[in-house]
Amino acid sequence: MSDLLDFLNPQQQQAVAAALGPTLVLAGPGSGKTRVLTYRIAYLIGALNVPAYRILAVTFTNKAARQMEDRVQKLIGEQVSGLWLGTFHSVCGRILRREADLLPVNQNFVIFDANDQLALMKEIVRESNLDEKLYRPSSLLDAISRAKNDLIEPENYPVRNFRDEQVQRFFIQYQQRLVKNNAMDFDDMLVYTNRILEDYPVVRETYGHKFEHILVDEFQDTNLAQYAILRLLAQKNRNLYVVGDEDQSIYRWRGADYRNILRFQQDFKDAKTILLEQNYRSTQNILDGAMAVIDHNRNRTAKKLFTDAKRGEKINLIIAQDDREEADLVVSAIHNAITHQKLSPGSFAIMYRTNAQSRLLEEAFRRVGMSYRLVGAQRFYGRREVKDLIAFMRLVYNPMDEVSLRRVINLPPRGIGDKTVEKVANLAARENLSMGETLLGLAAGNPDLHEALGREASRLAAFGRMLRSWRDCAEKNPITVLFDRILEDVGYQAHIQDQSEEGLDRWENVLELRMVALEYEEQGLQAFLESMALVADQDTLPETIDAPTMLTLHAAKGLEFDQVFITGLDEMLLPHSRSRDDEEDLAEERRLLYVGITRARKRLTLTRARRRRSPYGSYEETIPCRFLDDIPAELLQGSPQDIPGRFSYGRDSGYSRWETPSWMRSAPPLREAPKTRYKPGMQVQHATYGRGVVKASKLEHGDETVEVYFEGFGLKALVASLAKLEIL
DNA sequence: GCATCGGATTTTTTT
DNA sequence: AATCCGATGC
Repeated sequence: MSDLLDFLNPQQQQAVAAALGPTLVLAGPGSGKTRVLTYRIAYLIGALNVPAYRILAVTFTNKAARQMEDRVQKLIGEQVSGLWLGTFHSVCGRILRREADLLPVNQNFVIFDANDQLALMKEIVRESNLDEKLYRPSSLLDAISRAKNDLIEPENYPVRNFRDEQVQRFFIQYQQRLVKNNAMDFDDMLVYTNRILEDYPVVRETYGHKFEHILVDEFQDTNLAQYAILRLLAQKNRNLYVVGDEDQSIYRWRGADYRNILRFQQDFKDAKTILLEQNYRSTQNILDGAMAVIDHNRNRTAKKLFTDAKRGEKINLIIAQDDREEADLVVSAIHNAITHQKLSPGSFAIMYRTNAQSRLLEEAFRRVGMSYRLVGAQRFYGRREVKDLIAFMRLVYNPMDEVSLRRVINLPPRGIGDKTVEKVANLAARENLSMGETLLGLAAGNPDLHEALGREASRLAAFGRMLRSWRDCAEKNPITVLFDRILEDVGYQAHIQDQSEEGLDRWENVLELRMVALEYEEQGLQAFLESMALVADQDTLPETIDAPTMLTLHAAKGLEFDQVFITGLDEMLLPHSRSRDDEEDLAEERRLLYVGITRARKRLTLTRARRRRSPYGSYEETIPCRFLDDIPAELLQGSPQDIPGRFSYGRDSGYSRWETPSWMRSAPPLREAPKTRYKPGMQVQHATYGRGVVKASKLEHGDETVEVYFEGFGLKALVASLAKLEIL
């Protein structure tokens, strides 16, 4: 086990073999942060003979957790069992299930995701008879989430004006309703865990004793609630080992507070601090560029990153005429590099600020017929049919879940409309039951309930019986049996496969979900539902296909690629329009770019577009991202004569002379431009506008856009496939 | 109760 | 552009 340390540099060794007690590892990007953490765990187990079950390791994503588990496994060589390793939320979930007796919900509680939260809040707002425009459910939830992350209880919600008063009222009601649903939201998982640790010394003692060692990754992205939990757990043994980098703090909007690093140093005065500054990832040029960007942020402990790596290639800069060209250039550059330089497709990553930006890239990839991996965005778990089925199963697991019940009670339509549902809700409230229990009671033949519901009773009872039979089924059978039963009983396939081609897609999603369920045969319904709630799809990415990866800058944290493209380096996108007014937000945008740049090992390409299609409306001129100005010109290549100071005062006249980097040269045409059906000068006939003359026609988004001048209507832009233009 | 149509409306990042 | 909501008509 002593040779464990042989593979590490002196700084890393020092970190891995640090004496017990509170320890803070400040690690720059690419300095082997994850490595240190995994080796530390292996060191504790292997060298110090700490039993694995006495260790708790917390990561930021499920994916990181899995990676770490794998690596520890490999280091130790034998099966590590009993080690608690997971995200804050999954760890809290585990504790809360065990200690459910102490909670206002029972052990079968479900976790409400963002959609469930919104559905519930909408209902509450509607019931309040207050203006839904003034009290937007999403902004209420936002305020509530912020409060929870700061461990503010509803009763203590700071009230400064009338609106706050209302928000507080909603906060209180929202919590009550969650309890009624036997549910909690993401933030509650932290809040409840903190509360039971705080309120019950026995619990604190139990877990404090159990977790002799606590290790935390991405510590800069913890929020106050998470920090409080850590502090309580570590109170006893004080072996809190945290790893972080304030320069990579990018989740402020979610309540993360990098000042937890300072809190840690204050609360644990004897904490050792270890700096990891040697970068093993990037070339010197990339590193220089990254540092140039981040050095502009104040309030940071300056780290001097260094590397033994070569200077490497300069940072490439691509300026496209518009966003579509930007996507094409990126894709063709990748295509070239793969075909001419024989680089592996999997070594490429394209990053962007917002998920919406992936669309044009996807189209560009499809145009050249290349496959790609898309992280996040089109969330599999966000698809309607997937959510439907999960709602069914959640209802089976927890009949008190009213949000799910409302979702599925009339799905597919079975004659139970809004009115009937409200009737059930009222009856349930009167009887002091949940709606689900009411239906189950009805199915059991309770005559009072039957009478109260009158005409609709039979249909409702039928649903109740179905629910009851599913519950029986779930008790005795694996999940997939339940899954199939539900599909069968409600005729779900027929429902989604009605007529369209889209139906086939949907059915495939259903089958895909079934495959996921299959993996939980052993662990059961609870584990399945919990993972559905806590596991984002970016964790479930198949890593098997060798293709370029597209992902947001946020999702890129913790990853690395040989070839990185960062697109959309324009104001409004990066920094994002919503972050431009607040200095702290702006600093975070800068860190975001820093994170992106430091993902690159060998080659970094930054791109922007002169014009961009705005959320709605036509093209708009863009302004170059202000952070570009901070990268010294000598680190850049691409359009040299334009580089110094050009970004802020773009004097380009729509024409740029590039010194194209060699690896980008000889781009094959992406495809021969398909011919447009309509030509300038053609006479056409339109149903509404009548006769007109084609002025221009171009291909866009795989479709033809025709500009036609109509007598009396002027110039109109029409989509050829929709407009039913007749050529005369 | 249900389906369809038209109008309005939009959050950036995610456990 | 895409989705969601409400109103309308069946």
